[in-house]
Amino acid sequence: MAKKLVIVESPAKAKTINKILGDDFVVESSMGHIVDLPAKKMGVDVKANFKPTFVVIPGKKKVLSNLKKLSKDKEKIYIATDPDREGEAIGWHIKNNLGKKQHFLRVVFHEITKEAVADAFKHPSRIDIHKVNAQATRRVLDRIVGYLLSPLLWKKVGSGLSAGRVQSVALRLIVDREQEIKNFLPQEYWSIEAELKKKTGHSDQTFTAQLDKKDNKKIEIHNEKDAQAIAGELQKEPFIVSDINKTNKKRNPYAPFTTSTLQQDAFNKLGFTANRTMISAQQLYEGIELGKEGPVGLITYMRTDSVVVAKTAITQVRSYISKSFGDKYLPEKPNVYKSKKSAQEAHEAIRPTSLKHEPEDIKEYLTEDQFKLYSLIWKRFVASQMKPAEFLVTSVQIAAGIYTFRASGSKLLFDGFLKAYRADDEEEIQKYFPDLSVKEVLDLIKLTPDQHFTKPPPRYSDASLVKALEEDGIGRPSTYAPIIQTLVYRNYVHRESGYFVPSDLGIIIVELLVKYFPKIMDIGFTAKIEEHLDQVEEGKLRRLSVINDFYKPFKKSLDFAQDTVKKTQIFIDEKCPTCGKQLMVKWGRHGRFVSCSGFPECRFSKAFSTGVKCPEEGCGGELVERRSGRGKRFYGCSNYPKCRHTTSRLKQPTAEPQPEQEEIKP
DNA sequence: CAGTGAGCGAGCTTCCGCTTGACTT
Repeated sequence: MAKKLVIVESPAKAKTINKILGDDFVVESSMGHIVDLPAKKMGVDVKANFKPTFVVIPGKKKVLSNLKKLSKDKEKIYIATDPDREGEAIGWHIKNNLGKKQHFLRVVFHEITKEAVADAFKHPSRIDIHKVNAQATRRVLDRIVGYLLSPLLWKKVGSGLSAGRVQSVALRLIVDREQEIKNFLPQEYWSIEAELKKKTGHSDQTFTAQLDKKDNKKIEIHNEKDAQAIAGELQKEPFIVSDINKTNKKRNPYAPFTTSTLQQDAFNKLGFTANRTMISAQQLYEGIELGKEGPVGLITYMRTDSVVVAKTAITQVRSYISKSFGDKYLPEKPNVYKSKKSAQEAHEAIRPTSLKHEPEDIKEYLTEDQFKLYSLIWKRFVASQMKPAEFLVTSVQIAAGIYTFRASGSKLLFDGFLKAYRADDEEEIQKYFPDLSVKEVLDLIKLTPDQHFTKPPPRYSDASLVKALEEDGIGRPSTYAPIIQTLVYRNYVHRESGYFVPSDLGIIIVELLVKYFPKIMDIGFTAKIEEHLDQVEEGKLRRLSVINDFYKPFKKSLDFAQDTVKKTQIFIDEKCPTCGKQLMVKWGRHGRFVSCSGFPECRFSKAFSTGVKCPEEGCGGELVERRSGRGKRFYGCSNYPKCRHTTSRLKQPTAEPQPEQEEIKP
């Protein structure tokens, strides 16, 4: 009969650890937090030093009663929750809810290997109350921000809306970028490309060089007239090689995946949204049925900010590299990567659990998404422990009168890690580039002046948004995908061919919040909070002072906004067909719709019209905004069901109605 | 890639961060 209970957070982890520890132990999981602030109430007593009331999460009552049952006859209970702030708090709450009789010990490990687990159980400690306090501080701050700002939006903008420390800043990034794009003034500029050929030799192959300097100064050409004039001058000049510079360049492999880099790479290479990536990753982690072998967890934990890899895995991958690619691809010492400064490093990097399961060998057991993602994780991990690739880069300057052209070629000397992880989108193609010598005279085949315009920065995609959030320390690995879903779900943004476009609603909210709560909407706000939380963890700062410092000015801004902000209303230039009052745009569960401003006296409503005529012959309807069962936006004919025309994208853009802020009518 | 749908509205909504299961007897 087992005498010791071990409690971890995830069931897949429980299984693995039970295998390692053997029959003396029962290992059970808590499935994350078991208590939280109540969902329907504030749960924070502002007047009593912001005392939080934690209650057992309704859905977790069974988990708790099971843990209670298991703990009854045990001599020792090991709290083995994740080694970070949240894990410490989860452990502390479990201990508090299981009763005081048992002997509780805290064990900590950062990787699930025999060595790490055994070592952890040799050195048990106690729960660190400072960390627990830091978590409570974080939780209370987020509750205050979220549960006081959201009702302000209900009152001033629209029912059911939300705001929070993380989502509102994420939204701000998207809105700011849109503004930048809108305000961007494209500048015209011209380039001149020369197609050149060696005079000697038999090769007919040509190469290209770009005009770079005039009188040794960077040249800028702003219009066609200047470009043509320069091209005319250049036609008369001899093209002579003036300088050659050859350097060996190394390209280091990438670190193994974290949640953030996995989501970025899966979006860029596979076209997966953050959510789609996490669904497949979760399945690979929990275990895949591999024929006779039974279910196997194929990857390590997928919510991590660490690039650290267990020693045993390094040993494995080094022997795999040596066997599969040869020793010349194996570095003398293992490659070591540094995690981000802000990383909590509770887990390892994302990697295959075993190199026995090559992607191709188990393809038949995987869905297409799982296979693609597993292959990506596999290659990235193997490559991360291989040697750098080496290139010979040749840069050449070519003089043509007072002008200088630049050309360069790069030759792969050693493929290194690229052998395992060749990025399709990167140009490793070997372009022809001839051997040249200084003073060599070249044949000019063709001069091509080309018009360009400077481009605004691109809109955010899943990949670039997650990257930005991580860089600014906003959100955590477990929340990147949900943040994006929230913004889309609330109609603050929508995807347009993979890029986020803010809605007028999203823009209104950001404008309001930035104006009245600039501190919270500051990109650096979370980073500052993190610093304070770190100090709480170190016992240098008290929970109360952190919350107090935040709350006082926040409450002042909130009161001011309550009194000052006018109710936002979006009117459209159209009268109600039943009562004659002005029509306006409102946001409901299924997106925006048009309503009479006389509501509730007049209950007229209709779908949001785009002003684009239905292209169906003799229909005469207009295309209106709709939402499919899955929440996807599309445009259908207003004569539905008579006319069933639909489209997902409009040929003409919609004229967006302009919001105004109006006094609420009595 | 295919191919989407009829109601949003008077008492509710909401945060961030951990983690998966899913409900009747």
